[in-house]
Amino acid sequence: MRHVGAREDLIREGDRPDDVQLILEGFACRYKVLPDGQRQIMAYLIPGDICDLHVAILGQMDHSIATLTPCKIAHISQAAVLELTTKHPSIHHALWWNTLVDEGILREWLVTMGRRPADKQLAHLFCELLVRLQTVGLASQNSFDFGVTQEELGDTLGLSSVHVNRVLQQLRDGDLIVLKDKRLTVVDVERLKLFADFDPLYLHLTRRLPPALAQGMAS
Amino acid sequence: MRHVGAREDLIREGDRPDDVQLILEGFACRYKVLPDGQRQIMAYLIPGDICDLHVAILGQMDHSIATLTPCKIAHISQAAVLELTTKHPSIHHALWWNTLVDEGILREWLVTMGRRPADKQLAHLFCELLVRLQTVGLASQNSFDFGVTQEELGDTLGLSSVHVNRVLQQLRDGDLIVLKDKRLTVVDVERLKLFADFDPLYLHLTRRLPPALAQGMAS
DNA sequence: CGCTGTATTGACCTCCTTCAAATGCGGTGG
DNA sequence: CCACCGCATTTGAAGGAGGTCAATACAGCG
Repeated sequence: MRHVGAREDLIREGDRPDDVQLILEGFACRYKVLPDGQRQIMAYLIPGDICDLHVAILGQMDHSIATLTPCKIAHISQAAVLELTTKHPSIHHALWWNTLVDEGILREWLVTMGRRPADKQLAHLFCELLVRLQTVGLASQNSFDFGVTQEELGDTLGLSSVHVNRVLQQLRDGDLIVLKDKRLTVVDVERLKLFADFDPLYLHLTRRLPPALAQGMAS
Repeated sequence: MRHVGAREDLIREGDRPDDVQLILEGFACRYKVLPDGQRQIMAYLIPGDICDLHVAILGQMDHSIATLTPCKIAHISQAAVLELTTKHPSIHHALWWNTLVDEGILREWLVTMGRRPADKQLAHLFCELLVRLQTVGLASQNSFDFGVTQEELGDTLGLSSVHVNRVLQQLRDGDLIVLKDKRLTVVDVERLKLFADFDPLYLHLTRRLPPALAQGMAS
């Protein structure tokens, strides 16, 4: 268990750690950096998410993970993970299930990046975060703390920070969102979902891995 | 076991089938269609790949799968999958491993779509397919059959078919590839990899699920 | 109160899209 | 063997979404 500041690497591409990390508080992200210095963020990790289960199976990280905000992190030894997964099929199943949901999110992000204009990209991302954060009790009906930079939003959606800025203004002007003091408020959730063409099916909310179970693994 | 023509759906978003499909021959793809009719392809499925293992775990498809070329498909009952995974931890592990590799591919695609220009997008995709097809014996040192349409390539990379066409010509002019008669030949593999900034780490080739094992499941 | 990092704005540019037409080509029926 | 059809590829011209560069404003903080 440890505290980490914002914008610090939790694990880097190529690493072969012998433990697995679990986010208890704060936001983190998976990312890769290209030779020319461009960065692409490929996932947001929120409390309850396991960072690098891959390592226990694949042996080596094929991407890096960094905090976006200050975080509280739990460490679980890989041996413990292996024991849990081999001795408790239900946990193995739950973790696999979790992996499949992550895959679903990645696919939806691909749709977003490939086929949605910038304003809907942002809107869609906000819808997803609202729903995901609600399931772990970190969002109200229509708002949540969101200390992510416009630069980081750009790296997430494949946009420049300048363009993110302009599009955010559009969304504000259209009365879709309020983003102020590191808090995002959705003015009318249904309207934003409609605008973003957001269908939560891909999150498979009905059977999410209970954060309690995940946290239980830490002990 | 059945034969399917090109451009036919194998399974659709929302379906809850009670079997799982395995590609024995041909190419297929995962895709979603937006309300405005735009399509995004999110994965290529090649022989040895399991289409919709998700269903056995998540219960419902959150995307569709269609053939790109004529295919030979094997069906495996979900009951058989569940029995295999519960009774044979090694198979469970192998399938999970497979899922994680698919996730790695999705992340790399996200990088491609977000941060690479069109010419490198195509080059990177070709590198990936070359390597993946080599591992299942369907590509020579530098070429493979590739009956995918420019329109479909566009839907894969988030580009218009017109632009795909022009960029393909650039790649041909640059002597990087030859794409003719539904066969893709890479003129100089190392040069293309360099151009595309292709690093196969994300494919985790060292431990791929042996196609033989996958096919064994069909019986 | 100055420093540092983020947000904002403006001007210009370009990669990629859209629309529309033309070309090529494998199959099919006569 | 040829005419014709449907589909994919190719080409051209014009437009737009988003990028780059650079300056400015702003906010938190030591």
